[in-house]
Amino acid sequence: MSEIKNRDRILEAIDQLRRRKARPDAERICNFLLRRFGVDSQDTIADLERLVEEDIVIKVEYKGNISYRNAAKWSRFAMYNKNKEEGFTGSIYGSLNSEGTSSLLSSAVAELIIHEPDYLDFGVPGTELEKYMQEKDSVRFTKKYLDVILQRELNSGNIVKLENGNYSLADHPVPSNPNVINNADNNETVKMLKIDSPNSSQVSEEEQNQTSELNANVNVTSPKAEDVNNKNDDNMHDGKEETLETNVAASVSTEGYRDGAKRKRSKKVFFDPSDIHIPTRKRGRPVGATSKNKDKDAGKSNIAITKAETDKGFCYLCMNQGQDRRGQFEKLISCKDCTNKVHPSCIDSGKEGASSSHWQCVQCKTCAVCIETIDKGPLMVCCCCSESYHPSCHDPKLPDETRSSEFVCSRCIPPATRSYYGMDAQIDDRIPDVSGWSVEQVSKYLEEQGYPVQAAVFRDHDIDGPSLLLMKRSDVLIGLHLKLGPALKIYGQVKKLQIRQSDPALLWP
DNA sequence: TGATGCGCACACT
DNA sequence: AGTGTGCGCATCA
Repeated sequence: MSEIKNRDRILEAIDQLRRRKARPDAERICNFLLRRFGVDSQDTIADLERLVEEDIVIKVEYKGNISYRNAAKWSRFAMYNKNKEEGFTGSIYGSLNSEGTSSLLSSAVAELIIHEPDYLDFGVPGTELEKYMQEKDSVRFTKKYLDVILQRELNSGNIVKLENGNYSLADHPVPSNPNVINNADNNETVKMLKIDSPNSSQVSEEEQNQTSELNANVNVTSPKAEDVNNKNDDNMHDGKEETLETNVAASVSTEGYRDGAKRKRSKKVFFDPSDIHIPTRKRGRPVGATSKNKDKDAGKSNIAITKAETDKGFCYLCMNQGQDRRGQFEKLISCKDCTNKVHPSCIDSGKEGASSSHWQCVQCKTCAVCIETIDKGPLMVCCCCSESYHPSCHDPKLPDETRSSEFVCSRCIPPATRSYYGMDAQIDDRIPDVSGWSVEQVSKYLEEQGYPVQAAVFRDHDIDGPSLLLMKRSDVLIGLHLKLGPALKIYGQVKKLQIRQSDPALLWP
């Protein structure tokens, strides 16, 4: 992968264009690389084509024009891969460059990479792959059978085994793409749908069995979408927009596709009194948000650097890529509002207020009272509900010496025990401090408390001490898929450990 | 004039 | 219904 000189730059361009809600097309990508890195457009195009060949970048037709997707971040890559596999799709994402030997296993690797982009860098662990396949079909995909088809894929070169023992998609898949449509006019190669013979490739019998129900009786002709792709933005603005769009729609729809062209919408002219609200943010670039100004602003530039790093899969807190602070490989979880990522084990429960599915980085957190961010002042994060508060906004105001790691907000503590904030509430020393506990310790404790089944569930969910401290009521009652009765009981245990008090008034306000 | 941000209609699952 | 996409426009340097 790495020998493609502008690989990262192109991926960055695609990501940047997507963030801007601009179409990541060749023109914009070239422009980005030229402007940002001084890369010649021809070089960009050449590298782009190679990335497409290697499925690092996916070329798709969307709404009548060509777009490029970062395969590692494209949520529909799995579908794309599946379609490749099965030789079928009904959508314009449809694509088939089916090497006959590519398999469900390759798709599984790709899908796991989609779910966890860091796998792109250090591969998919065999256990994860096995788990994934067995979730699909635990009867068929026995370990023995998986070993067989895995070996087959390794032999065929579709999957490679990395030095660390993990598996990844091959950098250079066997380039036999009988169904790739070449456009002689512009020399562009588009991996598009061609479904005259969905199962004509040498897919194994087992794999065919898996896919046959979907392939049955499908016979769709490939659209020569490229014919209409030369319509570019200039055309869109030359006063012939409607005609062109109609032509696109017509040509596309006659090929069995939806009308992808977007109609020009009329301006919204109605006045709705309910629209009176605090404006979110002005359109366009924020004042002072130029790259120059960003550089001048030390705080902001730090954030910018952090985001850039985490975009590549770096932990926002420990700045490591795959390994956490303990040096162990760990999946990164993403901030629900931005691209920052962290290792769950790196999350300081008191400061960040995280749960694996709802973690929000400190830059994105807002005070539950004033809705201002950390810009206004430090935020205290409730270790029960993860809500954030400026000490001065919280009712009652928080004393300066309140430690974030121990903070429980007034919504989680009943009024009768508000003395908690006066720091005269005693921690029950009989209740252990789980902040440094491992998954095993948590699980063992729950077993000892008489919850062996729930202990196993906690172990399955990799809930260690720091994670447990961050669990919310909904995480326990819903997220663990326990029956309500046991879930409520175990929630009592969780809350007891969180606040280290056993007073029922605290546990069940 | 080109880069950027983003509302919102459309495409797709 | 929920999510992804990107046009078209406002804003800025």
